[in-house]
Amino acid sequence: MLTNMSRSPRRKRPGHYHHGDLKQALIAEALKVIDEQGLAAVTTRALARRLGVSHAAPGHHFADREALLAEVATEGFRLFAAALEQAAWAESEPGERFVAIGRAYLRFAADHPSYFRVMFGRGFPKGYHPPDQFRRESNRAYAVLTGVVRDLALVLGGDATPIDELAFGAWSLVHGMAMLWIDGSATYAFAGRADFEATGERVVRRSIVGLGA
Amino acid sequence: MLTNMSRSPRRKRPGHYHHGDLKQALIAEALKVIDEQGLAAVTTRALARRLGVSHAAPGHHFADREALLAEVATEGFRLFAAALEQAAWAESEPGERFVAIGRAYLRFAADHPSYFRVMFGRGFPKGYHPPDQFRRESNRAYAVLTGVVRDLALVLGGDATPIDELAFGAWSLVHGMAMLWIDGSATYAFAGRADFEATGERVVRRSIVGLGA
DNA sequence: CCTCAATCTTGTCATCGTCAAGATTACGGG
DNA sequence: CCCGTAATCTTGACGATGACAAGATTGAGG
Repeated sequence: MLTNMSRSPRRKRPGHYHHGDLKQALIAEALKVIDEQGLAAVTTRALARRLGVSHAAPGHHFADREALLAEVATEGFRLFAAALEQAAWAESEPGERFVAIGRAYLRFAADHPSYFRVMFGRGFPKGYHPPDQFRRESNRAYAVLTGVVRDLALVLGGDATPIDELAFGAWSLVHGMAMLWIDGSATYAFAGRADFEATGERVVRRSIVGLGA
Repeated sequence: MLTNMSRSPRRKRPGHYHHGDLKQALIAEALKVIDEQGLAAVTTRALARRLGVSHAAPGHHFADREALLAEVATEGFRLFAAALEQAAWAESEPGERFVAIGRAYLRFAADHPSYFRVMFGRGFPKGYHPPDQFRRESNRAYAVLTGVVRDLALVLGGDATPIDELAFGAWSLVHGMAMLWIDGSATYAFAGRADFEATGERVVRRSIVGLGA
């Protein structure tokens, strides 16, 4: 057991050094805080408090607050890409696969709004260059989407519109729906999450005709 | 000379009270800071410093930092709604009007990224209820969009899809493109702003077929 | 057993948002 | 013209935050 703190009971608090997996714990706690109180409430000191460690402990695992959030976002993109890939693999017919990946996009946003907020809603400083891993995972997600759009466009055989342009359109459509849902700009327009997802799927389905035009 | 007869030369700095229009100056300066250093760098103290007033001066015009940003966002929505209305009025043919409003949406995002970031990119605390004026201006923008979509849908005479659903789709499409451009997720895919806007217009144009399906 | 690197704590500093109290100024009624 | 009041701004203070430095504790390997 990593959490064996039966030794040295003489000191103030026995097992307060070597938390075990503080780094992952901080990431997990950050997500909880975002969910409960919003992104602005994510504070290294608050996280430390909630985990029962000292206020400077997070500094040993993340260079600064930004680095912590970047790691959360990267983990989010990893899950996100995996979800999109799984949705794409589960369907073989191009049209249904396109709908499936759109559904997965919206479902992820609705399932993990906290992740989504850190992934996209975070305002980058100015000349901020995201870490390699961050770029890699987000590109993976985009690659799945592009591939699905390409396969569908080939089947539909539309004009000579570049695949990238069609993919950008499809991406924007689902991304816009997700963002409007996440930040509450469109919540009042739906009865609830189920209504949002159902409407989103119909919108995605209707957008298919544009790919074959 | 030493004998300044204009007014109380004994005091430290003569005209440091009554700035004139500090409230508007703070809003304008906030936009500059967002543009230069990002949203997180918007600090009441920094704004005060840049304007040459005391660190507590902003507190007399805005209840707190959030209120300041809310006012910036409200002003942004006012300009935004006006831009959309103007674009809609300038075109009478339903299809071109639809394209025009989409173009205006993207152009506003590209022209005023700072406004856009505050309007949408700001993470609301948790149970945050936006001020009335904020809701009013944002609803005005949405109303323009809905009206244009309705007119076009009537002309195209598609199925019985609710107008709100078509409007939501159109809104999501342009909103997604704008957000992806603003936060840099899609900048690498375009040669520049002109390329982005041209591509965006083509995407919007292609989406029209979905409204008549 | 003993050293050493990883991990965490304590202490400190500059900055931030916010509040309270006082100073300055504008403005309108006498 | 004068004066009082309200609006505006300054100064000062407090708690909280991010970040750093130095020291304490712990685990792992030689």
